[in-house]
Formats: sequence, C-alpha cells, structure tokens
Amino acid sequence: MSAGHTAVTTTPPVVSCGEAHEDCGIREVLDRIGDKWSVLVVVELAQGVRRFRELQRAVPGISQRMLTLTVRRLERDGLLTRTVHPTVPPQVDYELTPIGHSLTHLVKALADWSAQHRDALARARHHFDAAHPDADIR
Amino acid sequence: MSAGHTAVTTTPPVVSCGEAHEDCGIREVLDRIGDKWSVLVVVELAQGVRRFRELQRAVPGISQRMLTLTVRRLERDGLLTRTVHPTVPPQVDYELTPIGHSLTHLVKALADWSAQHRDALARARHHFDAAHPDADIR
DNA sequence: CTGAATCCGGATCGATACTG
DNA sequence: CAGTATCGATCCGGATTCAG
Repeated sequence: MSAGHTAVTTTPPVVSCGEAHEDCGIREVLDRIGDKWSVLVVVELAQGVRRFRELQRAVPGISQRMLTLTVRRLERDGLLTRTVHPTVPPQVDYELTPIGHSLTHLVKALADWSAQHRDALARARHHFDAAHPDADIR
Repeated sequence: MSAGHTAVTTTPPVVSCGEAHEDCGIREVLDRIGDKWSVLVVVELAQGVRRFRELQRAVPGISQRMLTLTVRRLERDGLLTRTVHPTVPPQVDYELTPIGHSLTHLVKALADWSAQHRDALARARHHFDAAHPDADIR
C-alpha cells in the first residue's frame, strides 16, 4: 500500500456510485432515454394513449423510421405497451406502462433543471465562445 | 391481489410542455449530458477536485481525446472550472461549479430510478427478446 | 394507417502518434 | 502530466420506397 499523496476530498457526496464510480446505472438509463427522441415520445404519451400517426404529428421532425425504432425500444424495455387493433385500416395504440409513467417524473426533473439553468448555461457558453473564438469544441 | 385494474384512468400530467410538446428544454439537457461520458465525469467530480489523469483513471474506458472533449464542453457550459497551475510537470484541476453541483442532484435521481427499475427493465427486455427473436431493434 | 427495407451522409467515438 | 492531431470504424438518423 504505497501511501502516496492524500487527495483532499471532503465534499458532500450528492452522488456516488457505491464506492467506485462503477457507472452506477446511470449509463443504463441514458443509453435508453439519452437518444434523440425517446423522451419526447414519453412526454407525449404522458398525456394519454396515442396512435402512431398522432405520435408522429406530436413530435415534429421525427421520421417514421425513428418513431418505429423508438417505440419498439421503449416497448422492449417495458416502458410502453403496443396494442394492435385488427381493423382496416390498421390502428395501433401506444400507452405508457406504470414504469413508463414513473419515468415521466424523471423527465420532469430534467425539464425543471433545464428551465432553471438555461439562461446561465447560455451565458456561460457565450462567454466561453468569446474567450475562445477558435476552440474546436463545436 | 385485487383483481381488475384500479383504473388509473385519470393520470396526472406529470410532464407537459406547455401546450405543445415544443421540446420543453429536455432536449437541451440531454444534448449536454446525454452523451457517453459527461455524467460519469460529473459524478466523479461530485466527489471533489480532480486532475486530468485522476479523471481518466476514475472513468475507465474513456480515452484522452474523449476526456478532453468532455471536460471542454462541460467547461463551456459553465458546469465546471478548469484551473491550470503553471508548474512542471503541468497540473490542471477540474472542479464543479455550483450549477454543475446542482446537476448532480439530477444525476442522483437518474441513478435512483435506474436502481429501482433495473430488474423490471431487464425482465421486460428478456421477455420481449424471447417473444421476438428476430426483431431488428438491437 | 402502420410499418418494413434500403441507401447514405454526418456525427461520434476509439486508437495511435506526437508535443510542450 | 496534459494535452493536440489525425485517421478510421461504427453508429445514428433522415429520405425514400415498398408492403400489408
């Protein structure tokens, strides 16, 4: 056990993945809802049952392909149910499961945080860009 | 087990982006912390001040390039500060700003949700994969 | 209406080598 | 130690077309 230098770390650990950062499970969540469309679909479904077209209209910009993939993945993870009505023309209803609904609370926390710090973030970014005109960050 | 669903018909709109889904600001947040490494870096920095190498060791798997890009972006958004000590060899300290710290609460919510539903998600996925062996979702 | 299949451009990420 | 630069693989996502 080589002593080495003792790092100064006395900060109230709001988050700590057990002892090691070990990922916790944060990555798991973000891998699921961190994509471009999942949360938007979840937000819309938080309002109630939606059909495929309704979802597509409610989430402007999403392509059929992406909507299909998104709802399929959400279904796979048990966050929503997919109900096919054997009618013609076909009708498919999507609805959040209880777990999916519990996720909306998380999304709300995200939205709240965003609303609260949006201005500060924008200012910080503007300040940084002014100080580093030729930064290749973005 | 009480039979019959207790008809949660009227679900309280936990999240709703005003009238239109209009994105709220959820996408903004996810565009920032939804990437592969940001939250892991934030989690590590939640423990205290860290140097570049310390961060890299604390987040196994991250490359120098990705760590550099990640901390630069976080700095740009005002989530952390970067302090260069004019010593030799060079030493650079990274530390969360108050805003960055406030983000850790959000991350904790994510971790909690993940821990709480991880099993259910895994079961749902397993069940789905068994029912759809040839689904091209993943 | 709902969705599958295909093609393709861009973004992301990792590995490696080099610098101060 | 703390980066920067370059390259290539991979993935994500959009547009289009076809099908039940």
